[in-house]
Amino acid sequence: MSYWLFKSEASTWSWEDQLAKGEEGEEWDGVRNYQARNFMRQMQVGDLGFFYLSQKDKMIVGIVEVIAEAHQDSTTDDPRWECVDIKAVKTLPNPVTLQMCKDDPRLADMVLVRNSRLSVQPVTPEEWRIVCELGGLEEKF
DNA sequence: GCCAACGTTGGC
DNA sequence: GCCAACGTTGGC
Repeated sequence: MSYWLFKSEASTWSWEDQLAKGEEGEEWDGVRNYQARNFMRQMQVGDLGFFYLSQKDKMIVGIVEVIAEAHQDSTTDDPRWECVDIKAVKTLPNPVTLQMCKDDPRLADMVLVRNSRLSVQPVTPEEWRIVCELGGLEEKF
């Protein structure tokens, strides 16, 4: 069981869009970066991830779950590109902004803080716990 | 809107 | 296989 972070631009795919898909979920397509793809290949059904909005919002707004392992990205015929399917699980009571992550010394090594350009990132269990706490989640994820 | 960081492309 | 040129991303 691993933790991840998925980055999106609200104008392209918002948290509302993801929520609207419900249990059915949606494929996380459009990734054209080998590092990001390689992380998606490592994902297993049941893994959890943060849903982060880049650009304008710059905050983690929700939690998603991987519901299908890596498969061909349907938006391209290029066999190099694969993606997983994810569904929304939970909206954070308090969004966790990038600034909050940067201000928390325990999150200094988060990929989000260190390499802001990577669109799919691994998150350590410790970072996961801290961000959940900052986000106001009581229950254990 | 700018620019730094990073990834990709293509000529050699 | 190197590296310069170029394109893109994303924080500020």
